[in-house]
Amino acid sequence: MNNTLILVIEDEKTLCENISEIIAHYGFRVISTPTGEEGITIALKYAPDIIICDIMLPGIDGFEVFARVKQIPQLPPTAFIFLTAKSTRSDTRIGMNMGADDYLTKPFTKEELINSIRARLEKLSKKSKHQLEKDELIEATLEKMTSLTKTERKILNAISEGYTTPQIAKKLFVSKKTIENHRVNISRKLNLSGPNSLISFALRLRAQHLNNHSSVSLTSTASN
Amino acid sequence: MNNTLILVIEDEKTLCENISEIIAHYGFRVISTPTGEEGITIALKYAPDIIICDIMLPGIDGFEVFARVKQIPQLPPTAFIFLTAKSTRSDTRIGMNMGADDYLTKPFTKEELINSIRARLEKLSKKSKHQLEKDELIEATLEKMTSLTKTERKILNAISEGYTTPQIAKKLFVSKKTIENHRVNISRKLNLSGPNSLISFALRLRAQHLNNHSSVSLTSTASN
DNA sequence: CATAAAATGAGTGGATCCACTCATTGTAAA
DNA sequence: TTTACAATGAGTGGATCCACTCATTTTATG
Repeated sequence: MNNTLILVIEDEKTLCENISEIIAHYGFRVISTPTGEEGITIALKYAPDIIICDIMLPGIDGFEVFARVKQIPQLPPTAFIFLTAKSTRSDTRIGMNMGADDYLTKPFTKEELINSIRARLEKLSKKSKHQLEKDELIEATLEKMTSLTKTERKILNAISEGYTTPQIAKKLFVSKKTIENHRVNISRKLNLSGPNSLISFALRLRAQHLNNHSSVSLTSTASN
Repeated sequence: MNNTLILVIEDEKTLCENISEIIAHYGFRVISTPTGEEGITIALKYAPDIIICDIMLPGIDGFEVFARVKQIPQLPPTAFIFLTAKSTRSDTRIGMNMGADDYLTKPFTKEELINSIRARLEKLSKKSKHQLEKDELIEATLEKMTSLTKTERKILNAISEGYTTPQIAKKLFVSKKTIENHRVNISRKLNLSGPNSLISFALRLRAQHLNNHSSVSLTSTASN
């Protein structure tokens, strides 16, 4: 049993029913509508995983439906499969170039339909796994922050306040080289790499501190 | 020139050369090989953004190449475009059902090829819903405060997301030099100066949008 | 005291950012 | 059509950041 929801936008009544039956038979939830306008409304309300949409529709056409749905930022990643009677080349190219995920030319078998759906669901689930991995990495780095020494925390704090390496060196009466070494050590401990990654991290850290407590506690004996 | 790398696997020599030329002409880096075995080796080594692969190949066929490449967990998300001479339905269906991203039937025009490539690159770089919401908010305020042009706002927004110059260049299909020039123009218009002042400004701008309460100062840390 | 950790600083090299100049192309407006 | 601006991109140079290595001194801590 799965929670996958599929939206079918198709104005030919019998075809629409056939498609819906096939989808339901394979255990997916399904909603259908004959018009693009209503399809967009439903997409907004129910956030389907897949939208199967005919090109030729009364009112706005399939391309327009696709374009509008893709502009909705609230929607999670949604696979878009076009249906069309014309198997003309230009039609398929237009759809795919807009960023569609697949294209079925009528008539198609139920195997072709269901295999296309399954293939797109496979791809959707892969992407979400990548995102999860990234989240875990971020949390792991935050834990390693405790390994920073006193001076390193002081420098990280200075970075978050917008000071550059030579400015920090002047403030702490040490050489630029020392600050650079500390920055490298900090980056290493936080598993950061790439230009600006450290200042980027420091500024986010500061933003968090400004949210949670109204005073930043990283400043220790930063005399001048 | 941008950093997008495209791998072409095609055994017909003239076709392979034509494709490579077209790709290179549009500023993408390209590697080509006539065999699937070598294609897999290259994919492992260079992690291309897109693989364009004929179905009919000496030795292992395009489907097999796709299956093996997708099993490599080390590779970042890679778009896969199939080429086929037969425009038979079964061939295209097999490819798409395996999880391919697009297919082109021979013969195709250079526009069809390059549009397919760009559409897949667009999808690869698509972002999550939350980020898109923030993007629009930030763009809206930037539009109010500004002499910044459309492209400049887009770039400033990308900077706030942590993208570096070469990454932005790749995303927008332009050269690093262009992005650098835009950064200078943006800094000039915002009266910024000094290293990291721009990324610092961009991140503070973003932070302000994250916490919508008080009017946080947009000061630009331009001491010297 | 001896050892380990922290802090300091130099050297080298590569990548990126910043700041100019100059040129070409495309486009929108006068 | 001409003008102005936007966008693109090459070239040059300097400052900074990032990533290694190596060495010396200071400061805990056992």
